[in-house]
Amino acid sequence: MVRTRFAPSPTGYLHIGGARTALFSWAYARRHGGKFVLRIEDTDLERSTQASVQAILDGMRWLGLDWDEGPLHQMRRLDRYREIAERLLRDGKAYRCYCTREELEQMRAGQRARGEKPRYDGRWRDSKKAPPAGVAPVIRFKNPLDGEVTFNDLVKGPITISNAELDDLVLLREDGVPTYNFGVVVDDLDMNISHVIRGDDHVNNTPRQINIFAALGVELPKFAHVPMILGADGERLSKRHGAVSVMQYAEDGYLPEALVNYLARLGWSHGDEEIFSKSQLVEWFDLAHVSRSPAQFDPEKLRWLNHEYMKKVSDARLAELMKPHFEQQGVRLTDGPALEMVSNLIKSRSATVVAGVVAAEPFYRNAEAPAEELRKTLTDQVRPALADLTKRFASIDDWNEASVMGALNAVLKERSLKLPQLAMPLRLIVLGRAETPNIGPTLAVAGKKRVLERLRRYAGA
RNA sequence: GUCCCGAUCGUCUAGAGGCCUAGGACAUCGCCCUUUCACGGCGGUAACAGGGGUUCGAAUCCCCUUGGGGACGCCA
Repeated sequence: MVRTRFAPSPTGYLHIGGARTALFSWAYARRHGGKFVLRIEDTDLERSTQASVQAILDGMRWLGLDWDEGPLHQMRRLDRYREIAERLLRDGKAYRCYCTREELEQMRAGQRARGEKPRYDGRWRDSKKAPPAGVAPVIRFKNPLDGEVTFNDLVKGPITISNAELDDLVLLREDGVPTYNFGVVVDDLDMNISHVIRGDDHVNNTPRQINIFAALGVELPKFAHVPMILGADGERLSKRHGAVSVMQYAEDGYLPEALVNYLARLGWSHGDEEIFSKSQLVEWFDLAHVSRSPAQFDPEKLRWLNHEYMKKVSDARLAELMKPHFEQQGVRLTDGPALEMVSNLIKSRSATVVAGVVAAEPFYRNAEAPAEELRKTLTDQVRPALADLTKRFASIDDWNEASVMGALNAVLKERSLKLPQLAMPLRLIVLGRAETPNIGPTLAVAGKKRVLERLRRYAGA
């Protein structure tokens, strides 16, 4: 039974990198008919917040990454970690360390100065010294002194690290809260995780965790480390540097299915496939085609992909997505055509929902026609034609694209004008801007009442 | 500094020794379409980091160099 997990620490929003790791983990579980578990690693008491937990859950839901178990919180399992730590203590596989933080800092500073890799020197490992008074000990793991750890990473292949590189890591802090490496092992064990799929930055933690698994005498999960995502400038995408919240993309008008598609394609491939649904992803996903090197995030390609999804989105859904934006801007939708009709008109030309809002807006907001541009197009030749057109429009009973264009073409013919000569001033007059969809559907959607009002006002017709 | 991992167009990538005159996508450039802005169609520029091997044959396997990423906490 495949069981994967996503185990974020609630110290901020769900960002792009975390979302992609979650996506891969999720896809792998779904691909194999397994379970996907959500675990909150909230052992950093300083930085963990309930708001972050909520933000992460919101992000996952928005992306449609549903989990089968959890969210489990590590801070609710302290008894369990203590139990395991005491077992290791009893078995002589862990020991108490009474070093102060200052002492450790000093040790590391010295090692760095000598060009050595900074690490705990094991001074309490086999110490018979009497514990100093007033110092609460931490529990450290007795890492094997020699030999090496090799594991077969499902993405990167075999990885070997010598035990001499590893030190005796802290399992349990003085307050009984587990450190990351210990919490992960106990949880992955208890939750029966079969495949640990996580970010590349954990490769170096894996041998430590394997040693703890071994000390516990249990079977290892499989490991798969997916490479990091770099910012558009090639720098690391971190919380400090351009890591954007997944929910920021929601606000910016991106569709979740587009983001999922983009993220899936970033560092994973299925031949030349670029556009695929989540169910196709589930059908195709495999660890073997996850790339082994970091990938740069490309906002342009995301935007293109989003546009592809915008073209396919239903009018009703786009209308629903645009609605809150209009409400936020205080635009009254009752003053204009049905939003679905406008959605239909603008969706193929809008890369994002927000861009769609900008395109749809003039149908609801009575913007002034730009005077300068209007003057240029409203020539002496055009004015009387617009007057004719207004009369013809006024007599149309069944207002639609065909009837509108019928009237327009008749005037063009009578006055020997070309379409652009009337279309441009009509755009400026009706929507207050030069860039609009084709004039026929634009007028049809704008509606008879509005078109006539604006014509009378600006063309003096 | 020490250790770990990778390296194909600007970017994401295809590539499992001969299918590679290295394919696709985004971006970019040009042309077409056209009713403005877009959409769309067609085409172009553009990469196997460098050097050694192995092999009849290397983008693909091995070694070195270089540049890249990651890790080295009582953070996760």
